[in-house]
Amino acid sequence: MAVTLQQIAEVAGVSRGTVDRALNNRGRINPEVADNIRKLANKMGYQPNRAGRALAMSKMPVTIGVLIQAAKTPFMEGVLNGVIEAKAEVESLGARVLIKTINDMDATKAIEEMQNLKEEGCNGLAIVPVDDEYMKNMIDKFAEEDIPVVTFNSDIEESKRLCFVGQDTFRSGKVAAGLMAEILPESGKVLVISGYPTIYGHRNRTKGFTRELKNLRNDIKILDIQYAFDDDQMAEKITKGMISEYNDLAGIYITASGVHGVCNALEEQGMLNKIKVISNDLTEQNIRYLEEGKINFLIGQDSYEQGYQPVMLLFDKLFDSKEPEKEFIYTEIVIKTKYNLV
Amino acid sequence: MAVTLQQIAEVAGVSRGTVDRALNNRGRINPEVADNIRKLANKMGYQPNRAGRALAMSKMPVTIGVLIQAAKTPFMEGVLNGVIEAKAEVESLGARVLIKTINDMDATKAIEEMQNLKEEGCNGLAIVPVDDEYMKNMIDKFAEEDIPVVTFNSDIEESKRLCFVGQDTFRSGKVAAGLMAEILPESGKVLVISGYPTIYGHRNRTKGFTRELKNLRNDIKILDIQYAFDDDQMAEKITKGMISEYNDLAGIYITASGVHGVCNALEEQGMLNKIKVISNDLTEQNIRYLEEGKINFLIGQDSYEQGYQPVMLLFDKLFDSKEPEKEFIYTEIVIKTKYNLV
DNA sequence: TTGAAAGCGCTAACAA
DNA sequence: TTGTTAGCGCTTTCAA
Repeated sequence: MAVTLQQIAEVAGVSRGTVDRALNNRGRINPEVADNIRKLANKMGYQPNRAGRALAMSKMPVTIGVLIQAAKTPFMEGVLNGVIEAKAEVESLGARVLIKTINDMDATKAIEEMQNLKEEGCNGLAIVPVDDEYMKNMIDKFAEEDIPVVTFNSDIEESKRLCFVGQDTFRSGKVAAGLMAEILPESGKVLVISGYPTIYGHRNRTKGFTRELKNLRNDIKILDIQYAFDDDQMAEKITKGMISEYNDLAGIYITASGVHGVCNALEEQGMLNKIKVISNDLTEQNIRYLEEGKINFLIGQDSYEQGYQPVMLLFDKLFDSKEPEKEFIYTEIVIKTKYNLV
Repeated sequence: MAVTLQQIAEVAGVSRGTVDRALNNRGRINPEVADNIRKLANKMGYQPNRAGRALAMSKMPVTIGVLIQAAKTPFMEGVLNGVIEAKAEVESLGARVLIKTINDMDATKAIEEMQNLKEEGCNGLAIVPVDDEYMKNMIDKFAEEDIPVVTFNSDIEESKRLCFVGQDTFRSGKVAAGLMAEILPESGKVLVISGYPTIYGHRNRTKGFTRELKNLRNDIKILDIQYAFDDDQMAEKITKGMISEYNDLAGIYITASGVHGVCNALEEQGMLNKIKVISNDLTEQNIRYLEEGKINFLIGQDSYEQGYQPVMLLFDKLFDSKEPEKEFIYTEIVIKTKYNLV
């Protein structure tokens, strides 16, 4: 049987309340006594009982707010599933989780919702932030009021957020390079289609990819890095242009959206299966193209974990005063072919 | 605030005890009353509070036994980490988890330990079974005594185990085939080195691989399926033989152990990086070869989940009377290159 | 067949 | 600065 507060109290010759004050740094206690009790608890191997704590705290429950884009993509659904699972888990321990979805993710709206969540009693927040000065200030303000904020999926590094949960995009670019190096024929030419030059993740993937590919295969030439601004028509146009210009184009790496456009171009020009395609993100559309064999690999992020972890990290902090182990919590980079989907 | 037993009792005009008896099928209650209470609870959206239940049950805690090989492989360490994490989680709710490691996994010893675990008060067991008639009988006997048994990593399908947690080995073979098809040059020849013809998983991987590869590439020829009986020297000999016989050997798929032997052979004959190698299992040695670029892909099973899930499934069953959703709970099949390790 | 009450480990409010 | 006590939701035992 596990050690209880009561047992420690008996050994220490004090009351349960005193032990509680000592172990939870509640103050109003003689520092020496507190110190002794902490040492004793340690020696006795005390582990707080979550059930007891949960029950006692149910009068003022831990409340966690989640702010998330409403976008109905499979990625967002995965995130939402993770959030919902975490919600069920912490709610069975008496906590509350408020989920707010937002349609258009502009900073003003997001900040407004953060404020709302606070007013609804949240002691901690998990958000997908917009890269914006006001947002950063808001996060800092919350942090100063002892309301920890976890960013996930995208990050504001300079802010006082508790931690970030998401993908290591540079590494994800390197993973793509590794795969490209495996499947590209001798002296093949490669095209990179990225999203926005202003988006950190897109830039980072591009960088990781190009650096590592040059490392791995010096017979390969990266023809160009083009930005399609997440627009399929643009991606299609770029692809068509490159195919006609270079008849030895052998591989395309897409850092963001654009698979649909690229595949259209390949299909029209009869180059499907001749040009290797590696892309990011397990969107429904991308998965379909992978299943149909029109693209070769997808690199994904663990959407479920990106929803589950932030809630759990906040709960551990608010319920058990347990800090996250790292500032950057990178989710697994998964390689998907048509065979290991789901 | 969530609905409580007490609230239901008040609405139903009965006592808390009666509601408890109704909702948990404890008998000693008028069936009609029980029925009404169940309907009412449903309507009110009652969800039992884990903390309350945990506390009340701490006098006769749920006890879960785990029987596991002592082998110090990274896979087994991953499994053990999963078990330990699950243990911490359920113990903080008052349950107990007894972990027994076994050195040589013979059936007699394993059965003896199962008996011991039962005598130590286990209400449920998670085991890596040996394919053995006595083992099967033991599992069935436990099941009949209402002690659910979850098999993991390996399975005895015909037994009365609650469910199985592990890899879909046939599918894992297909994943390897998909990768081989991507990286193999035109008309390349392929060799399969398997472990034991008697081990279900090895046979299944071989089958999945050969079938799918024939599907995908009819220019490729599978030269042979050889069994190395998890012996590196044997694998080395086989590889050397095949290299001298076929100068167009282009790929090797290893279903079980043997990477070390194969790489030795390749190195000696100057064929490293010329012949593609795909293998299974994220063992320390395999990972090293992957990092060194001597093999191309590793296909892994999620060892952590294989330890975590069985304990949690048993806990949900014993604590919440929640049945597992499926009989076969397949863990993710992960594709690893040197870039997405860890 | 039902009700009443004790108690699980913990926190918080109050008393000393 | 410390002790005492009520009570969180539930299971179980005992009494009716």
